[in-house]
Amino acid sequence: MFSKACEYGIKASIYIALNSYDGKRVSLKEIAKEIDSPEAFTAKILQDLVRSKLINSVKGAYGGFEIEKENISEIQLSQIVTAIDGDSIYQGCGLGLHVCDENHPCPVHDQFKLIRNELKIMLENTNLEQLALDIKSGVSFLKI
Amino acid sequence: MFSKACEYGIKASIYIALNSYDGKRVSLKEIAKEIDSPEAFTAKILQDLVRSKLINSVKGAYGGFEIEKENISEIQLSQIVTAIDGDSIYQGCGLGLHVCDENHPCPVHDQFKLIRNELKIMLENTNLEQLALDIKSGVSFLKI
DNA sequence: TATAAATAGGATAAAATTATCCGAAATAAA
DNA sequence: TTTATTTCGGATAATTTTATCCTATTTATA
Repeated sequence: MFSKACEYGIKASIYIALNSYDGKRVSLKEIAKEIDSPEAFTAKILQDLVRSKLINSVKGAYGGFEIEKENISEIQLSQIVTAIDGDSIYQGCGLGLHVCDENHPCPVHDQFKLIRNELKIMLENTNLEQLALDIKSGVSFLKI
Repeated sequence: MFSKACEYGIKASIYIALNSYDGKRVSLKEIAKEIDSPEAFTAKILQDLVRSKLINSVKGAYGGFEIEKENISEIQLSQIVTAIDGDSIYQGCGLGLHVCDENHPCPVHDQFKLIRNELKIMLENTNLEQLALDIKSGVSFLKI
């Protein structure tokens, strides 16, 4: 459903959020280890998230990544996905037609619209706080 | 959402179904033209569908692809997708965890399960006949 | 039987995605 | 001020997906 880049981006964001609650800044190295992702590739993705201002980075010794506490509950999955994969998940025809709308729909237009909309609602209504709290309480996991 | 291969496969199947109703066998060349897909790549995908016995092929002059009329309403989108992309759409963790189940869920496990299930139901309840009839009546389109 | 038209399938190429490497820049602390 | 640490960013490599090419095989028809 999502690209690898997006999977890593979501997991990294959750891990950063989790630590930001404790005022802890985390390094790329630690993130990659904890979410079991390739370090250099994860760095690229984190750069995207920084550029989109979803997370903050601090260079130099004792630097790393963090998210302002008050923002954690405001960051939706949709924002992370869009920052990394763009809005290809939302828009675009399910069968790849250049034009696909109500006036000129592809054969699965209506069916896809429903699913897409569900996905959109889900991504727009799931925030980092919810996900981080489940990790903290041991209800869900970031690796294996 | 789907791979290009899958998009071409679905559109090709619809076009073949459409013609099979009229007892017309269609060639790869014609299919690729009508669904606006690369010919050689489409050939590979049709081979998959033939191997999965979803469509029939006839070699030689006046050969081509066809679907037995009585099967058209029995072929679900899910079968086409599975034949081409495998069941990666259904199974597998949304965040790429190796293990992701009720006992060891990823952070978005519950949210994804819902969407996945909707998608599954949609694919299992949409058959080629429905899609072909909409093309025939001019309600939906296979290209542009 | 010869020919032309098709699919089948192996080999290869192009493009996109995923992943790695390395030097530059920034920064905290010794 | 020097050093160690860390992100940034450009270049490159590996892998996967998408796409093409070419030959073999099959088959209807002249």
